[in-house]
Amino acid sequence: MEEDLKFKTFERQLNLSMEALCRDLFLGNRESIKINKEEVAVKNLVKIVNAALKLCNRQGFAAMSLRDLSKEAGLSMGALYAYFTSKDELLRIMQQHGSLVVMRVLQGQAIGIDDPRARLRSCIHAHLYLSEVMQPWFYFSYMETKNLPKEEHKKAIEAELFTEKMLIDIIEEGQDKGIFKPVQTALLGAVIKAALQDWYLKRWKYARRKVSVEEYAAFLVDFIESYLVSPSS
Amino acid sequence: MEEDLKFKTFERQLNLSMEALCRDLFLGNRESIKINKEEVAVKNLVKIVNAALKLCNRQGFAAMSLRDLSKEAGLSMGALYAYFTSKDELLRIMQQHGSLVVMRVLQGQAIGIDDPRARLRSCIHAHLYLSEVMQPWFYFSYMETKNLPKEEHKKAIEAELFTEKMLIDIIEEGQDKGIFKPVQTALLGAVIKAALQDWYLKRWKYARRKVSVEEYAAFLVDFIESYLVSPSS
DNA sequence: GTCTATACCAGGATAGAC
DNA sequence: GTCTATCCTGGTATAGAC
Repeated sequence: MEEDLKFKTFERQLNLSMEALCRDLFLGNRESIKINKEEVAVKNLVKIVNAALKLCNRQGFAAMSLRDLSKEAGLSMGALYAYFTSKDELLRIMQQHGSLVVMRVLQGQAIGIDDPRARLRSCIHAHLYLSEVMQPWFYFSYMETKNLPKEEHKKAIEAELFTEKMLIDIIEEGQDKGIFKPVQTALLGAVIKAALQDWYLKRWKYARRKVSVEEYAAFLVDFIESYLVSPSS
Repeated sequence: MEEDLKFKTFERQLNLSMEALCRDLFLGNRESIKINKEEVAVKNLVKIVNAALKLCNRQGFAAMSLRDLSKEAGLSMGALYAYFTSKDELLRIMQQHGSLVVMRVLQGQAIGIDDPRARLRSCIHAHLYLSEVMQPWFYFSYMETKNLPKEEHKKAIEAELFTEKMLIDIIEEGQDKGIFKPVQTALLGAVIKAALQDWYLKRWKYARRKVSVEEYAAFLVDFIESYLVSPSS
């Protein structure tokens, strides 16, 4: 069996730096952003998004005033409004771009792996590593989902169900092939998803206990596989 | 082995009706509530708390205006302020009273059970059933924790760690007695806690799939026990 | 105890100078 | 592109009649 992907390797391969993410975000939202020069726009978007994630994750989006944001980002109110047309727009842009990147990365990582057991491991590792790299985005996204306008809200929920579906599909395939024992796949998928989310929702807890992503991933895989391959009762 | 506690039984035994909770809340906050007559106070607190939970769980506490609250509760702005001295006070009261009830109930349920395996089952059932009865409170509490003032915030985190500690203690006792195999108890505790929380955080999902609390509880117990008693690898 | 009316201010948003 | 100055809505909170 091949070695599990290491976090450092994952991080280097993807290069999801704040700058890269914001350049992407800029290119995907040129209509609503009133700035032309890419360099200028990206530089300031980094400041804005960093500040917004910081403030929102401390006090929530609704409680963050744009005055606070402008101070934290080091830009004037007027300047801010060159990057989004309203406060709600800002929420929408960040949310949307977040889920976009997540789905793109998660879909990309599983290709080429055939064995269900390896696929499951790979999926779990990818999710945890990605949420480690983009922790503030994930946390923000989770906490602010319900504040989105109806249409965006629906999409966010679909994205939530998307990863769960990936997990369930893998498990069912493993069952068909006789590798995993029969279990309630929907419930198992839900619980795995919850465990994956806990990693970025309670980061303070794991940091305090000095648990690394790799340890957490290894534990989860062990726990789940033990269930899926234990002698049927 | 005895039968697991049924949800209906649990619900009936505790009788945590909104009225009972608000009566309790009133008696514990007489100094800050400007109403004297218990009957009047409780009746209106029920309206206020119900309305607040409904609005907050849809849009978050910060985004809920007191004008909206007064409309939803059917009381005037002036009347509201007879029940709390500021918006933040309202948050504090509800939060505090929620965790109080939770700790009281959870601590009470495990007494008299000796076998670690039965204790673990009982603890999981109690947590799930309690969060089922008080779902809006639990959801509210989880989502608004970070908006509390520093001191209250700390207490909320302690409450979060309290249930986890209960689980870990039980597992360690089972290991000492040789009933459970050696595993990383801290991580297992964290994952179980995450699974327990998922039940009230994603209620829409389980409702849509028509999963009952009892099913969810049974699945979780099966999953966890399978890990804890499987032949050591 | 509850209501209506009102004070007062913070927040989102924009205009126009540079 | 960015800043400062300003507008104005809608929020929290209270006074005083009933």
